[in-house]
Amino acid sequence: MIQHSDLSKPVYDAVKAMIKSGVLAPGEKLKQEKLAGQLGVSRTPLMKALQNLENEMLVESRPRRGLYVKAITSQEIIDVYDCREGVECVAARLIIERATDEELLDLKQIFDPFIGKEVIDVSKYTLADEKFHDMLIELTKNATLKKMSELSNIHKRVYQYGLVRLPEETLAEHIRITEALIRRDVRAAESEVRNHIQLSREVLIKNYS
Amino acid sequence: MIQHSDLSKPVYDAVKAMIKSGVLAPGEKLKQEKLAGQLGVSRTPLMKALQNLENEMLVESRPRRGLYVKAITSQEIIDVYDCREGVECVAARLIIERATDEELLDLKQIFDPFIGKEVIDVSKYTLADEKFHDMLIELTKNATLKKMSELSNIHKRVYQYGLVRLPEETLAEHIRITEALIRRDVRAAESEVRNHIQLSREVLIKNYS
DNA sequence: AATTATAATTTTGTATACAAAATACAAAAC
DNA sequence: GTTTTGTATTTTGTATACAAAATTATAATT
Repeated sequence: MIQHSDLSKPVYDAVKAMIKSGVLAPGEKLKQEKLAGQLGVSRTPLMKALQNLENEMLVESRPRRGLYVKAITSQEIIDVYDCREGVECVAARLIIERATDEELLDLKQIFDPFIGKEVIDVSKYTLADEKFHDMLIELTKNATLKKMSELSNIHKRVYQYGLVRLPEETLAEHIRITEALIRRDVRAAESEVRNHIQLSREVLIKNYS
Repeated sequence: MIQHSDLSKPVYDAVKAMIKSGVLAPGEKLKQEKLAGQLGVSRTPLMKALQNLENEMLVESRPRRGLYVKAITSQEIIDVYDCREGVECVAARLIIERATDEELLDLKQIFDPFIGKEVIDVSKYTLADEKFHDMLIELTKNATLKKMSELSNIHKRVYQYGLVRLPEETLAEHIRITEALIRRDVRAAESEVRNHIQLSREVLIKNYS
């Protein structure tokens, strides 16, 4: 027997990937025995992984009935974006209070490779975008906020077919956010963050309804 | 054997109560076999409960070492209050967008029994306070925000020795929040919520440092 | 043929079993 | 007297076992 320190971790990643890729379809029932067999583990670590996914709202439990892949409604996408707005506004304020100039420079540099470019590599920009939002949370050094932010990670499922908006549109917003942070202008930073998320949310509302 | 639909639920409640009351002290190791025995269940539902508590950050896991009751630092209390500020500001905005006048009246009525009173029953007021904040989240009808709010439930541990501030001080704030919501004044509501939480946070910082 | 009742099966929730790792403890070495 | 090393014990992480509930299949009745 291969002795992992925590087998439920790789199982969690695997199931999450299966949900994200659509191998496990929204609404589908997760048959524990079968899924555990496919992954080569027993039900014990699988159930632990599934429970974490339930806490992240990627999976739903109906007691005595089973666990199901959550089918996301357009309303829920909007809801997540409302939450992200709160989380990232707090992040902006905390960063201004706590982050050093060097840290803010690191944040700024994430988008440097794209400035002034005629054509922007979408896959590279997507990664930069994720890195930017992750670093935004990281710089707050607030563990609870990070946990909250992970809850809004449902957006990574939404993003599965690419970015919500084109790089040409969001690049300027990202730069304006960073500049406000560097100026230590709380009001401007919050307003830019709010604007950035609300614009994406509006696009999602249009696309999904 | 008594067949519960989900035994981990009452176990979760029991362990949470034990942590809150101090029966399980901060930093203490949770010996699964022993604890399961005390609660009259096997390790399986206990571990499920403990994992939920870990997700709520009331319990910490050291792989292959065990689970420990989280010892909260004063910094973490501040962190939670920063998060609550974000969550409840979003809640205020969403309520103004979505809640009906009747719902807002229900919210207002929570504090009616205390208005004009010379002496305020602290235990009744504590319950009203909890109900107010819970309803604030409920009225947003945003499931993700509710989950996020549960993460800031650590404050319920902080509250274990009673309210952070006296009813005489917070009653007026609660009323001002509700009135701003009823006026559908987003800016005022957000500002009142922010003020309310920040004042409590400041008291906590003083008491815990 | 449609509906209900009954039996077979699958699946969940919980308990138990067991190997690997961590801890505790005692004896030996310095 | 302290540190080291080896052994016993405990504890964790995972697998398996099993009863109760849920689902499906089959038979019986209208």
